[in-house]
Parts: sequence; structure tokens; C-alpha cells
Amino acid sequence: MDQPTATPARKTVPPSLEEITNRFRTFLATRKLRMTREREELLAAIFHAPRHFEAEDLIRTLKRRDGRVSRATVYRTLALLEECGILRKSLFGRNRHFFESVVGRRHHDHLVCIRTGKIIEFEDDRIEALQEEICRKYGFRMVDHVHEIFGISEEGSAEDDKAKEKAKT
Amino acid sequence: MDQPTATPARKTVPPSLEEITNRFRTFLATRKLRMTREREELLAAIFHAPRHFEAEDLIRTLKRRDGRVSRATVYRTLALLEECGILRKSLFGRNRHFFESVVGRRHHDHLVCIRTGKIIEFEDDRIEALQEEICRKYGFRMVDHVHEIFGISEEGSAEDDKAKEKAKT
DNA sequence: ATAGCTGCAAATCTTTTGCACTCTG
DNA sequence: CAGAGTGCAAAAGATTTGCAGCTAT
Repeated sequence: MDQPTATPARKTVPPSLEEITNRFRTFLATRKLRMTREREELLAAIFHAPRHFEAEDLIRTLKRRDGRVSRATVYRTLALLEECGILRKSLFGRNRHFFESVVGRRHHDHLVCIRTGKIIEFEDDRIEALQEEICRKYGFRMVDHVHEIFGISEEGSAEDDKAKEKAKT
Repeated sequence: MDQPTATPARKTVPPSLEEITNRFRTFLATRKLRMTREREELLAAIFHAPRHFEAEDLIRTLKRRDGRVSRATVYRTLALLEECGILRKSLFGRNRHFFESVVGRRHHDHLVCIRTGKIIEFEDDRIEALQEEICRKYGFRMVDHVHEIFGISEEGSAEDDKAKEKAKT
């Protein structure tokens, strides 16, 4: 297993909050939409949030601040950020979703631990290439894809073992 | 791009309703659960349903019959059928789900047309192998995975073109 | 000024649950 | 008969939306 390109360590630049804000501002302008205090606060919150977060995490964080942003605005803005290509929405278990910032980051997919909730990122150009090959075969124009692997991480197995110990009682 | 195994046409047997029912009955027995009139009707409805269906489709279908099955029972039983390995739940767009019967069928993933809703099945052993390789690399035990490609099918593009024609008016 | 925003609360949508009653093993 | 399963309606969880008042441009 060593023919195609496995994963060359390409460089990507982690963008600053300013850069992200500008990018969003430009996007908004092209749509005749506006930058607001709420949207800027949201961007800042996302910038400081952990790599993978859920909508409600953001709402909770913002609630603690003074300049509050309503739940409705959070959802409305998250959708815009997704369209703008700043955020990507993925699956966290079969029903929940999480977001992650993707500007300045390479495309990747996830291994999601169903025990601990831990998320491991992986990228594989070979899989990406195969996906494109498949789309070509079916005359399909790919817009997006979801590729999440659910399972149990090493830590998760450890927890399982502990649980079994207890169960013996 | 022609080294590994692409997709040999392995044989799989389409199971009868009886076989599926028996399989479920066995599964229930091992859990000390019971077969009921409702569960049998649900199995029959699934057996006659289109390849890919949503929970609400099933509920609608069953509502038309005399021996009605409640919404709650449908959901409860769908979950059991998934655990039993008779059904698989997949993504139909980012938020909705659809089910499909998998007994006697080979594993596959989907291309989902975001215009027409059309679902194309694809299978690729090379991708499956790469997934396993990745899990090994991260010490991850795969339980399940979701790999759906969203995009626009040929028919979808045609519709788009028609829409553009109209838009010119 | 005026088209976009925002918060709020009500409305959706899908799935889950509590409970009293019914039925399978 | 006991433990499961069922329907119903209420509850829950995650988003979305209508609306009246605020605000970037």
C-alpha cells in the first residue's frame, strides 16, 4: 500500500481573527449584507472556541458575556459562515452536529469516538481521489461530502475495560 | 488508477420477508424481547418500501392500513432493526435521515443529489481498505461509518438548466 | 432613509418518554 | 402471570420564523 500520494505535509497558515473578519466582511458585501456588532462577537467567540464545537456551546459562551447574542442570531450567522466557507458542519454522532473553522486549514475528515466524544482528524488524498473518480463514473458533480468514521478510540477502550471491572461487582 | 480491487461482482442473495422476520425473531429472543403483530407489520411495510425510505414514509404508509402502528412503535422498532443489523441509517441531506435494508446486500455508500433527491449507491473496496488503514494508524476500532457524497446528478444539472431558462423571462 | 439586523417568543420538525392498559412467552 | 410492548399525548432538543423595533450604509 504505497503507490499514490499518502499525505504530503503541505503548509497552511493559521489566519488571524482580523483576517477571518475581513473575509466575512467581503463575503457579506458581495451579498449586500452587513457586518454587525453581534456578528463580530460571534467571530471572536468562534476564534477562541475549541477546534470542534456545537452551536449550543457558542450560545452558552456568549450568554456569559455582556454583549449578548441571541440564539436566533447565532444560528442565522452560523449558516452564513458556512456558506462563506469559514465554517464546516460535521457529524457528531448520528444526530448531533459540530462546526469547525476551515480557513487556512486543509481538508480533512474525522474519526469520532462514540465513548469519549474525542475527535481525531485525518486526511487522505487517496480517498479524495477515489471519490472524484466515483463521481466522474456517475456523471455526478460533487458539492460536498461527509466522511465520518465512528468507533472506539484507545482511551475509549480503556474506559470500557474499567466499566467491565465494575460490572463484575 | 488500476492497482487494487475495484469492485468484483460478488453474489448476494435477496432475502425473503420470511427470512428477515426469522432473523429479527432470533435477535429478539436473544434479548428476551418479543415478536408482536406491530413488529411484523412494520417488517412487511419495510419489505415493500422503496430501497431508501424515511421514518415518516413508513408511518404514513402504515397509517393507511387497518392494523395501525403508532409513531412511537415505529421509531422504537426502527432502532431495534438497526441494532439487529437489518436496517442501516444514512444521511439524506445534512439533517434528514433515511433507512435502507441491508440483509443480503453488500456494503455500499451513497451519492445524494441535492436537486432531485436521487440516491445512487456506490461501493469501493479501495476506500474501505483505506479506512481500515487509517483506523489502524490511530488505534481506532471502527464500529460504523458514514460516507455520503452530496452533489448534483446529471438529471439535477438538467433541471438547473431549465430553471435558468425560465429565470431569463 | 431604508434595507438589513436583532431579540423574543412562538412555531416546526423529528424523535423520545411517561403512563395506563394490553398481550406474548 | 410477569415482563414486554403499545398508543397517546406530552416532552424534548435543535432549529427556524414572524414581527416590531433598532441600525449599518
